[in-house]
Amino acid sequence: MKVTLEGVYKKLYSSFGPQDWWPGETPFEVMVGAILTQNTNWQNVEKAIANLRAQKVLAAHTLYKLPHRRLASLIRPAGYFNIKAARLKEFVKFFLDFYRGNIRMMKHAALPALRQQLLAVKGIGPETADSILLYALGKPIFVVDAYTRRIFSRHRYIREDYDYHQMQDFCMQRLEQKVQLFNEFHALLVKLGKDFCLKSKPKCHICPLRGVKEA
DNA sequence: GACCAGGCACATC
DNA sequence: GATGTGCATGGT
Repeated sequence: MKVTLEGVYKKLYSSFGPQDWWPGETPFEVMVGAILTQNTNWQNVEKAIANLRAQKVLAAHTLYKLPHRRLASLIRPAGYFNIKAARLKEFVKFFLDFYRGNIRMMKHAALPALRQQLLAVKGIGPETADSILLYALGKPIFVVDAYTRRIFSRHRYIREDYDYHQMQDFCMQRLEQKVQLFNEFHALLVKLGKDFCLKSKPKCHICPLRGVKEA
């Protein structure tokens, strides 16, 4: 039996239910979280964000004025704190310069151009840009990550050597262009990756996608 | 102690 | 243009 990517999605949704992503209270917090979570466990990111909130610096202007040493020390639990402090500053500078720190103005920008702008910011690559677009700004774009590659290649939906945009095209060409679908699908893939499709010791024998084939 | 986590930029060949 | 490396904390 052939199953579409939509079928894969439905299987995951029926197995795990809604994931209620992104775990952030405001669009700005989501954007900050997208940078902090680069190659890092979300639990550690939460600690960093809690520090920023406790110090009342979780706002564009405040964050931008914060000395590097202080910002780095607050986000320390998220790892790579020196690099991430610099990346946060780069992003916030862009946000202030191009959109006056105004989320609504940023949401108003057209998707392809905005994506290019984000990718031009040092420290923002494809996944971080797409996470910001989808989860902070509600733009219809599919977020690819390490879990997506691992899951899709192990299940033979894609070739292992696909790059980011090949994977993204693969997914977007096979799905309705809906924000809620892209939102939930990515979150479900992370859930599956964490619970079953581990890098070592994968629990393939009890994976909900076992036997589900992509056409 | 080893391995891993919701990447990215940069150096080197 | 492919491949390797540095960045760093905290949980399992």
